[in-house]
Amino acid sequence: MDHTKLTQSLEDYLEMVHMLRLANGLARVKDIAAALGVKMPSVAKAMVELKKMGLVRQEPYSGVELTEEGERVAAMILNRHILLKGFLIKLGVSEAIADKDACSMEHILSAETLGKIEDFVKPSNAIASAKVSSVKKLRVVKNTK
Amino acid sequence: MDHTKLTQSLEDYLEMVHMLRLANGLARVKDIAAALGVKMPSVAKAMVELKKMGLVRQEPYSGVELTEEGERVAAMILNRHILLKGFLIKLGVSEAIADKDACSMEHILSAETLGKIEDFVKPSNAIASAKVSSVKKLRVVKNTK
DNA sequence: TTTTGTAGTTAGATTTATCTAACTTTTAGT
DNA sequence: ACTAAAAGTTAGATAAATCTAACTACAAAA
Repeated sequence: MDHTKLTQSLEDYLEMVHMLRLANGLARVKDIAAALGVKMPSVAKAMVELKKMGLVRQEPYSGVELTEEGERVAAMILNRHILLKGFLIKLGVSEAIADKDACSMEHILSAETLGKIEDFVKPSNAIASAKVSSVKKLRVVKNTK
Repeated sequence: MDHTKLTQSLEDYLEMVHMLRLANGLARVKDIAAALGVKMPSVAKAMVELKKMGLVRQEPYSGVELTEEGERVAAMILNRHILLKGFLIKLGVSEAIADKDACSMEHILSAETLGKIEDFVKPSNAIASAKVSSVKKLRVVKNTK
């Protein structure tokens, strides 16, 4: 809807809302903050921006929800995350580090590179099943940064 | 010497000084700016910081040089860049995009991931020769961002 | 039902990185 | 040697992302 481009930081917040809703059904400000390793006011400010862009919805003093557009964008980011994490694990990186580094990489790589990584991961591991199993295993933990 | 940690941006400036000196023998403010796609005052401010940290030296109104410590740090960053670029090319990414994405990745990846990438690249391509040939081919071009 | 603690918000400060505009120094052409 | 253009610098503005402190709303327990 609104094409104002997301910053890396806003992408992280949006993705985390999505992850928390998949994991817990509810994305509370406090949990978003804990999971990203920031304080609650930072989350509040980010939510103001995401609301302006029409990506999230929130009744005052309650949990955060995604709009349809927000869902679409968040899913894209999460899929990138899952792809990259799987890729790193395939290279032999430990799960925790793969998760952390995937989180950094997901905002900066060009479409071309993402495509090549997909080609690399694909052959031995059908995409659809990888996505599903990764989402199932979603576990959101506190980020110690 | 001074262990104030470098930001991503300062790492980019430091690395570019090093690249320009390898490529041209001289790192001028104007060329650093052009290569990184920023304006000259941004370079000037960054150089003030890098001087404070003891990583670069500069006579007023002239080119930028690296201190011994700066050389050491810049070489580390550049080696990461070269490793990552080679890695991406091995995955089938085009040279220009590999260069650009390596530039983003070099600041964010954990030691563990870098190690695994090195393992992946190494077998078919001895490290020393890769470094040398990449440095030789160094060509610094304007960044269009 | 009043109180108390937890969750959420708002305001304002700080840091980093960028820019433009205006100024200074150096270099090169005449 | 003088002047004009190019390169470098300084000052001040802006934007993004964070923080702390102080305030508001809600929910649960007494």
